Amino acid sequence: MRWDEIGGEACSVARTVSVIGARWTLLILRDCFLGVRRFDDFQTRIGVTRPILADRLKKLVAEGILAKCADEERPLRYEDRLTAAGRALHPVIMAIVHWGDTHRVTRKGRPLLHTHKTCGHDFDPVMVCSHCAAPLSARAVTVRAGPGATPSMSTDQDQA
Amino acid sequence: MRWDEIGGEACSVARTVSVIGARWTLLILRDCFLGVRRFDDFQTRIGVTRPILADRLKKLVAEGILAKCADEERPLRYEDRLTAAGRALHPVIMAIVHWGDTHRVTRKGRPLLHTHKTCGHDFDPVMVCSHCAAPLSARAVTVRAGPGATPSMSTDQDQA
DNA sequence: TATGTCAGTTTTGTTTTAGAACTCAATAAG
DNA sequence: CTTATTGAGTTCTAAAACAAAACTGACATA
Repeated sequence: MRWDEIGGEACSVARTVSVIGARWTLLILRDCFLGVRRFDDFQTRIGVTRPILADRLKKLVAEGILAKCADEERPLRYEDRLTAAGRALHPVIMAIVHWGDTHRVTRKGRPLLHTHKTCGHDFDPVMVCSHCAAPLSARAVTVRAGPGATPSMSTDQDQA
Repeated sequence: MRWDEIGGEACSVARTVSVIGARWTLLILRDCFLGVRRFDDFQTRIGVTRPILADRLKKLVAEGILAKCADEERPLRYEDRLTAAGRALHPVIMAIVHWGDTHRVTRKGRPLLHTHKTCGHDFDPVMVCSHCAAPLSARAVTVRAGPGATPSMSTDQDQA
């Protein structure tokens, strides 16, 4: 399989990775969720080169993750804003942040703290089951072929 | 910034991406959570070339995500198994799967269905606040500098 | 008129990747 | 006791992606 074909696999991981899996793309999305919207702000904050940033933004727009909006101001600036599909990637970013917060933290502590406006407290993201609301662990999850599976996806064994 | 330096940033997203952000690595981890542990099984299922697979497995072992265990059998085979730190990446994979299940699904339906052994039902993963247990939305989260921040991380604006 | 900002594109080398073949050790088959 | 097979890579070459820097062009401000 070539890298540019993984979006065609019958696998939700592969399909999502084809959207967010290019180098720098996750750092761009991180900044989107922090409110960054302008080309030069991305470039300064991330330090990615301009050609690559232009390519990634273009692809995120083509995938429906970002939308290029003309800012009203007379200099006619553009903004890349998250669409609803883009905002739906928030759990992916939060899961990534949380792993870094717990497994790659220095003695100084976390780089960023997250506050939940609804309840007013600092929090960690927790993944729970939509049916019983209990926190999920890898060992408590099994997998079986769904209606969109190709005749092959068989390895639905246990985890770890 | 060069790609191989992002692990040194004071950002949990960048630090995590330096571990899981290389091409193919997320597909390898997906298969790990499905119980795949042998070199040739990864190679057949993913279709990645052998040199790249060898490189990615080596790096995941170096990062403490996988551990190379000698299988007891006399042919002396090796297995790459998830460590505790590797299993902690489960929410990342589940968040990625869920986005694909909801935003890149075909008319045929989902490729895989997930069952929660604890409650016995098919489920979707839901991210909630560790303090109030309410589902998280991007707009309800704000960010501020933590103790491990570098003096610069300022853009703690609103989302979207 | 000169200077600056924004959002790129072009150009030029350097890395990384894909694809195929090759190595090496330990069985397994004849 | 050779010969083949399997697992887990390594080596090699050509193609693709990437990094760094300079360049473009529209618009605005001094």
